[in-house]
Amino acid sequence: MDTNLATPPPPRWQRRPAERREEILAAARTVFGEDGFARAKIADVARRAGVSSATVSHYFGSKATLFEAMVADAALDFSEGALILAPTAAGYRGALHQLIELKWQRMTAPGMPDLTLTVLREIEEFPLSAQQLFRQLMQRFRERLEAVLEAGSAAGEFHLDGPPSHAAHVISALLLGAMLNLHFVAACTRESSCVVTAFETIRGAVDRLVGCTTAPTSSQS
Amino acid sequence: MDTNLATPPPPRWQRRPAERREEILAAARTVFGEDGFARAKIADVARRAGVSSATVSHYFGSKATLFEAMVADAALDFSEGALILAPTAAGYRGALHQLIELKWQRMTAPGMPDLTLTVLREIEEFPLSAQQLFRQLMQRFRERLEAVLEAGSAAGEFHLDGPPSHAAHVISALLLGAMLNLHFVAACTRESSCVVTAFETIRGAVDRLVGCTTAPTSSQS
DNA sequence: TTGCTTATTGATCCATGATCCAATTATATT
DNA sequence: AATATAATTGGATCATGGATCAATAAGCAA
Repeated sequence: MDTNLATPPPPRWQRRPAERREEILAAARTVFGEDGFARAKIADVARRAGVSSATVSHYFGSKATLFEAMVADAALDFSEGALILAPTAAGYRGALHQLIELKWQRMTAPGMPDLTLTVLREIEEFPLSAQQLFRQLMQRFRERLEAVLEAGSAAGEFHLDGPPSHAAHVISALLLGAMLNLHFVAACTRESSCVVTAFETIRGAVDRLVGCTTAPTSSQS
Repeated sequence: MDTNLATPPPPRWQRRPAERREEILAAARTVFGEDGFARAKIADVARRAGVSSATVSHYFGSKATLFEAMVADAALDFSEGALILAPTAAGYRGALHQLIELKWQRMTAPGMPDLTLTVLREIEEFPLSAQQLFRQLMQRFRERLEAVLEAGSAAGEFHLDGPPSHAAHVISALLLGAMLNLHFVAACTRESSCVVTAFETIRGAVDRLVGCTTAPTSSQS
């Protein structure tokens, strides 16, 4: 009796339209990342978000729409954002290191390698927003690289033996390939020590590629 | 009447158990590459191979088995094979160029970029043969790179500033990333000229990475 | 309190596609 | 030619999962 009075049954669910959306997006990011678009199930996204599958459909309409919204949302975390490059503080080399390290952190953040692979795989099926979004991210990064390389070359700090756009392509490809190698190819190999030294190896390679003349980078950490 | 006698109805199908298998494998390579495992349909593989879907099931049992067989088959074309490296002919630099160019050709052969992405995506779902097969391919290439780098360093032709295994990782990642960039990210960008110069840019970057002292590579083409 | 809005859900429908089976027929053998 | 074998297939079956809808209930306004 008093149980009825003392414990009014808690609501079976709550109305939280603002939070629901981002919770579903976060769940979708994980599920789509792990399973890819086709294998991913709406029910899995719903379970992970703590709602029913009908709620997911209610919010996003279709699986494809959910995917595009998820990519648009994840792109915010993938971008290197409004990083203010300070070319004169630690030289252009410092600016270059700052840029690629920030990008590396974004690329290797939890869930991002999986998601990158999924987006690459599905990029041709979603011709409108998601596709252009991702391409723009990569392209913007490359343009940013190119700007730093150009300025550093003009300042005599870098010595490229080709146009800056070529070096930018090479560095961008190096980051992408290293991330994939690390997370998918060498995931079970003996050399797990490579995980910690991975970025430093990359940074050293970049130094070589840009023909940097300064001493090894230990003055700015 | 004479039509009956003159044109005995040609057989509706033929029994070609040997050819069927490889035709189905070739079709599966294309379909799995374009659509990924989950989206790919057995019926599409069958249509492309010119048989019925029941025949595909008859030959390979299940979709997963077909996928694994396809990966094993494609791995033969992806490997750089039994290339005989001739270190002394054009120097270790020539051997290095030969190795990476052959690998680049394998990686960028028609259908291979798609297939690589599919295998990377599905690699965790097929823990046995396909997974190890692909990882072994990448690893063998890296070991081969490492051997050349080590020998070239000992001969004073290369000047690495780290262990050869690091440089091998960097070069391997560079090839993988460049291939993906070329085929998926920059596919619709303005710079289609990059397609032809792509490998030369990579080769130049590799020259820088290994600290090669010789003159620009134009003596051996 | 009362009623209204709408977030949420369980149940259902329906399309898709993998797998299976019995029937068909090409080919080898005698 | 007659028979046996096995390759091939059309069609049936079944599981899966995305989409839909009416019903429920939480929160808000009067």
